[in-house]
Amino acid sequence: MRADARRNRDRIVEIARALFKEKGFAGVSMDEVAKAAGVGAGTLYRHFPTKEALYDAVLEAWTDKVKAAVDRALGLDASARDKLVSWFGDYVDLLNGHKGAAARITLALGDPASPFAAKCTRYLGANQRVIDELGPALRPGVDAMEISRLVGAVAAVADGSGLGPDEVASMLGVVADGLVAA
Amino acid sequence: MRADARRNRDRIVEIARALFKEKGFAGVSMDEVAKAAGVGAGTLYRHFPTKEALYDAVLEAWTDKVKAAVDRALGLDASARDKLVSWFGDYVDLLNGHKGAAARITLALGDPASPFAAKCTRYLGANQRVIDELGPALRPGVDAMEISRLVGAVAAVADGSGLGPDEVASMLGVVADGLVAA
DNA sequence: ACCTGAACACCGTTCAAGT
DNA sequence: ACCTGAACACCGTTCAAGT
Repeated sequence: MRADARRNRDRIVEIARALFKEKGFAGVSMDEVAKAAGVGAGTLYRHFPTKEALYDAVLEAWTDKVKAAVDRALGLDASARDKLVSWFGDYVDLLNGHKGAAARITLALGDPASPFAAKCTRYLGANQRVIDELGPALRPGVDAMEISRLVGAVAAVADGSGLGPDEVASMLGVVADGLVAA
Repeated sequence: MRADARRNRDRIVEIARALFKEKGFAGVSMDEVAKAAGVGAGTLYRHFPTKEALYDAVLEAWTDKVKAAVDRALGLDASARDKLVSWFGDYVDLLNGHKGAAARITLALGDPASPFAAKCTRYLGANQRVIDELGPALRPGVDAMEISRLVGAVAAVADGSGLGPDEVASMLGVVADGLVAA
């Protein structure tokens, strides 16, 4: 990759991140990103084949934060239920302020062709670790996909309806209780 | 309303229902509806100010079905948990085959200006009835809005990801267990 | 009153032409 | 190789002109 192309790519991601953060996925047009980054539309699409692929690049840091959140929660001196609530809450917070991200990632969970496929794998892996560690405390038969979808569903509604921390915590409490129930 | 206008309105809703059912909300354009109904775009918009308002009219029967489903579930000779699962399952089924409806109604739950506001009121009312009847069996402090959002969130993910009945039932079981947990 | 359909505004994406 | 920006295809919505 040529140095000027690399510079363009980096600037695009940086500027797009600020715009998406401010206005959400649907509130930013590709033309707007191109203009703000000082490149032509073609250059934007040369680096990112779709708007969702650009969004995926913008959410890059997300992956590391997911891992850190599970580690922290599993290390807590607390009940399985409270560990779940802590991790779920951190996950929803991670998506907080990225309007449109939660629904997109959640709906991509079963789709290997999605631009978010790598993120989905990480997220599923995180919930698999939870299952491996909390094993017997959880309801039998529950799998990582189901937990990922349940928490992702709550995150998507919280995002779309602009719910406050208390409302989110309460919904996640219900899900966590349901997951530890026999 | 003039007779010809009434006829036009009815035909539009009928044809739109078939198209939305077949292709989902996003898969049908307003031009397509107008053409299929044999009217100009202006006529379509005279009867329905937005695409969502048209969708709301298409989902008219929904309201009665919601009431019937709660009645049936509450009349069951079963535990509170199983009544919840029955009603939630019926609700998700109601939206099944209307791609895009679940997410729209769920996100409209807090918004009185939404075209779906009347449906939201009915849905919230249905869950309020559930709370009134099952009262002490449910977790303290839970309200109709929270239940509506939780079940709506599951419905939206089920719709968006094309989940099967078993996957949906399992997720609803988690939510129901969480709602009856102390 | 009600209808028509061309037109507007916007947006994701492509591509011929340039350097 | 990489870039530009006009152009394409599509879509929700509006509005001047008709009956």
